[in-house]
Amino acid sequence: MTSYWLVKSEPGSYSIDDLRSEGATWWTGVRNYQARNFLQNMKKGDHVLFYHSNSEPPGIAGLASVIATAEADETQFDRKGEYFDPKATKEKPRWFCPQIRFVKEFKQVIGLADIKKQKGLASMELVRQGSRLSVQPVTEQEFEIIAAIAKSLKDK
DNA sequence: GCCAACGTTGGC
DNA sequence: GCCAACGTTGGC
Repeated sequence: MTSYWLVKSEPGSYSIDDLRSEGATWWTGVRNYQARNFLQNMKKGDHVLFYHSNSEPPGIAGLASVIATAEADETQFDRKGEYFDPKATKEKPRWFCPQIRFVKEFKQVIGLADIKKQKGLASMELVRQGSRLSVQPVTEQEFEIIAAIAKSLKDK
């Protein structure tokens, strides 16, 4: 069964353009247990909505897909790094990351404001007030609505 | 195990 | 820059 997800990223630190030029990346740096559990549930072939947060406008910028299930996130072992976790060990890692690849960049970002206006998307985790979860499950129906909106977008 | 203080996320 | 919503931390 294919599952659907949404991951958030600040384009200033890692944007859909970065993913496009890299081709694929390990989704490192997530340090929230609920989000981690979702990352561990991602399977090869799952579809991923790529969301730009803290940007203008905030919204879904494109699509990615899962190409490898989660492995230990190496950034937790990097003493000098921003994501170092002193409680993590190689034997017992705390944090995991799947690998995702670039699929497509939408012609325009589908803004959060527009998503909120869509009836069929009212129950998305993203739309919940104060939702800070950086990795979220999405239903197939929600994914299809987003894909349909993306298809209807005109070139800039 | 409770809960107050504090830090972070992220839209606006 | 403001602030609501949460997650985390640490004293007790």
